[in-house]
Amino acid sequence: MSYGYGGGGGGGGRRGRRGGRGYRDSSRERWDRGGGGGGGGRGHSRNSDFGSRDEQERGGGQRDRPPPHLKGREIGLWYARYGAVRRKQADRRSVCTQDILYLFAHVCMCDYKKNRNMNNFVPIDRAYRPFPPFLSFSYLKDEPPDQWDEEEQQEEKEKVRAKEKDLEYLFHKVVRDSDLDDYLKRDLQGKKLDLKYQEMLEVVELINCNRVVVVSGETGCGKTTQVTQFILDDHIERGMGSLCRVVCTQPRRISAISVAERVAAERAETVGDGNSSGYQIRLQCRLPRRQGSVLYCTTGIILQWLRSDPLLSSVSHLVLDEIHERNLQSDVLLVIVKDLLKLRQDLKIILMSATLNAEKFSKYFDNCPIIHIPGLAFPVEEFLLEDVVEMIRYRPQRQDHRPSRKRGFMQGRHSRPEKEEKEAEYRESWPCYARTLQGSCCLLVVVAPCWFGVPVNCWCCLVSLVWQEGAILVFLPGWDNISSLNDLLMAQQMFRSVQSHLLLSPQVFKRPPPGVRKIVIATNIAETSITIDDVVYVIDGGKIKETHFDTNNNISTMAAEWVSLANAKQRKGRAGRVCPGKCYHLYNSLRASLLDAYQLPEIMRTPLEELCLQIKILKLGPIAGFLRKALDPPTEKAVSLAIKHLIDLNALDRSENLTALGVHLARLPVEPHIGKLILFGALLGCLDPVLTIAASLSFKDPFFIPLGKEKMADMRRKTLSRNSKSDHLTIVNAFQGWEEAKRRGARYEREYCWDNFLSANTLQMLHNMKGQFAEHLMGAGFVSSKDPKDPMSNVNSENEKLIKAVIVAGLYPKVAMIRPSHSKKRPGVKVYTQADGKVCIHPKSVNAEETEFNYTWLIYHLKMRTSSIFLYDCTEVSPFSLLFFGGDITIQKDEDQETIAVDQWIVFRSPARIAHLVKSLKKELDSLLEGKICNPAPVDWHNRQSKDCAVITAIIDLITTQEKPTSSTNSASYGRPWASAPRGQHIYFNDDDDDDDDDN
DNA sequence: GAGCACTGC
Repeated sequence: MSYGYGGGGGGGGRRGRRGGRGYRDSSRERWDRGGGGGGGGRGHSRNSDFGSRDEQERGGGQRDRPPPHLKGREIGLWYARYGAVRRKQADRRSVCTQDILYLFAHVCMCDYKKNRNMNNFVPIDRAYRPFPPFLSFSYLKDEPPDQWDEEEQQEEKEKVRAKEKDLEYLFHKVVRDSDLDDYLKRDLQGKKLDLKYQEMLEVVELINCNRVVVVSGETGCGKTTQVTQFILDDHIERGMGSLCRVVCTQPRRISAISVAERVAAERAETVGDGNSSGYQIRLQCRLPRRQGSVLYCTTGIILQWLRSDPLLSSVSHLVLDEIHERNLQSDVLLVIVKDLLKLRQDLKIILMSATLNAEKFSKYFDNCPIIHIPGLAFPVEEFLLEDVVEMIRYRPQRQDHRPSRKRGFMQGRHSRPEKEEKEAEYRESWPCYARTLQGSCCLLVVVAPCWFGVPVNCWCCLVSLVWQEGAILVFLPGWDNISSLNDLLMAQQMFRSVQSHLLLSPQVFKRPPPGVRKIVIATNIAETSITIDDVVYVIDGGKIKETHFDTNNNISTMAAEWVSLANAKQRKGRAGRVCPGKCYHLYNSLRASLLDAYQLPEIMRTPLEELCLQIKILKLGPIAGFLRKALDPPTEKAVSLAIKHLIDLNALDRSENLTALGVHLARLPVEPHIGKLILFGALLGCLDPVLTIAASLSFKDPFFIPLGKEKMADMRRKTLSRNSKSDHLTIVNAFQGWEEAKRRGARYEREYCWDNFLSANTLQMLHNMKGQFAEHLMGAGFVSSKDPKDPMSNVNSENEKLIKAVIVAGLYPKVAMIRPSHSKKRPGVKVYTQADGKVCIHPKSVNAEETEFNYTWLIYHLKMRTSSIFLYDCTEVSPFSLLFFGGDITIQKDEDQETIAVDQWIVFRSPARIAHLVKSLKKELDSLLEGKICNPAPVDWHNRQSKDCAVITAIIDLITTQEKPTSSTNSASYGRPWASAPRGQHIYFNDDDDDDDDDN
């Protein structure tokens, strides 16, 4: 298929569509229906008339001829443009004296003027050179390579002359040409008949005739921006525009905004402002008019809408985009929508999916019709490891045999059972597969020690191999691999003399200047979330990090796994955005044959507590029953575990009804533990700092740790912790510092963030989220102002110990025990949890290397198993905070000691008299808090006579002053009455390092 | 001694 100049040309048209400029008619592109399915395959996708040089050369000698459908003047102009293209190519070849290496986190530049010595670069056997012509290294030379010789230059001159001749018309008077008139008219009519109007009718007709339609097509085929507009315009044309309100869900905030902006531009409008297109995402919206409009929003927004409008009565068409990604939220919305169809006869559902699994969604909705929109991507040639090894003539070298794998890289020992089965199958099939490779060098790949499954040299060779025009995108699973590959490449002569830029630089997205080329090394963030437009080569490392929830051990895990076919396809697609590309998958064909079709849907690998609360607040029926209706239901074990946790948290009662606390937690847009933290922050008068903590735990940590600056970043965080032994308070301190710096001006803000390794964007988001939480609290009646900084909500905000107690109240029972370590090799402490035994404090925590703790207990929020089990954030907490804000208290009197225990495992020695006092005070507190939760009202801190205030103040005093010897409750003869009792009967591990004295 | 990716009226 070809695009003559009348159609705008392949390249020009694409630019128009992507650039977001120009009006709809000029920018909307044809959806090629004759293409024979999908855009990924070779040869049938769109291409420009000029094609690539390789293709023309391989394609049978048509390289200098215009396409046959062109006539007269078009042929002349074709030559003119062709000449320009060839000249540009020639220019590029001659000026490439500098190259650039972009890293996702590091942006590095290298200057070939200083390092042109190719001999130091390619570490393979030189006897296998030269490379095939299309892999020439000619760009490294100052002069064009030999192949680009006189003959071609002569051709070039001829093209220029042809072009000049043709362009003479510029100086002629315009005269009427009736042939041309006819042609233009036919052309325009043809376009109307053949292209978009016809297709619009087809799509819209299908939607009009069916309640549910699946629209399948690859990313970039225009379905997101076009289908919505087709629906709207059809209604407007039929004089029914006011009945149309299209809502289109997006999995990511950024895409909701960019798509809305793109549609607005196509319609020659601004986004929002009561126009026909707009967006809504959390804390940010530009709404279109209520009727006759298209709204793009994140999926979470619709789930929130459902709380106040379970029928989505204001929506006429609900478009669910990117459902093939199988996000938790889109899977949940699918179940809801399926039920909603029974109640809303007039609602139209349009499901948009990648081609790969469109069928599945159609089946889910009673075999609803599927319409396919061919992709606009360029063809991408794919290679597997066997091809790559063959191409680079790989032979193992002596240096290959030194171990080059970084510690714990594969993290295979924690692999999931299903993955283990796949591995077994791979091992089983290996001998047979190996026989088919007899004599091929591919076998060596497996024999030689590898970095990341691929011999170290291969990586450098491969990068050099594709060191052609166009950007290179390398997919690796994690930062450590990115860092290693960076080091690997930097060790090569050609990449020496680099300038490093910290952080994700905007340069990653920019086209490099002439003569400069880029390599982007990225995680799967570059699969969907960011798009680097000029990528021509993709190197797919074949692995992806995946979180999973291990229901047997009740722990989240993250490990590098083999990609799914869907990931591989998505990665490949990244190479075909500007011209035909190439994709190198670094796994062999046996592995390729064993790849899963898709990643496990998120709903099947994530804890479900929050989702269960949502199901209850949306009144969607019994939790298990609802989840069984999902496209891929989570396991019953995962569901019952989540319900059990919610009962333990007192969010659900035994009959699975929401408690008063559960209702509040379900309303807050955070997971239940963080919700509880927020409520306690409000009730105990330390709202502002607690909201900072809640926002950061729920969104993300504002600290970033650049590669190579780990020590410095650690030091700055440690300073900000002010010896609080708390990651949570460190964030509070950092946030307060940021607020102060921001007040002083933008320059100070920038400096503060830079000095302390903080992200201003994240801090701003946290600030906005805090406002949202405070509004919720005011709406529910817990505070009297929607300002998180309102003095009435912050009477205790300076009380660090109380804030720590509130963290316990929110995060309990996520508690770990600290024991001293006697290891000489690794000084510090040992940390244990009840369920996991020994765990590690994550190295980024301010407590990671701490040896001096005041107490023996930590509270944490995120625990995950990667190379070990890590507590990602933690705060040292006191016994009193655990006693008052933890679980049930039991008092025991054994022969030699009296103890008080929280949930029977956090055991303290205590005289019975004090233990009983604590227990009764805790009972008072519980009933008071229960009352507050059932009938929310701000605590009247001024009225010290009120019972509320009396009890709370007593507890606050106790928590605040506990370790002082003169403390009122800490009376008389107890030197260390609250020391932990490691020999308590329920402590599960045998750690014989108790050196506490018994003063009793 | 380590950081897949998202999201919330």
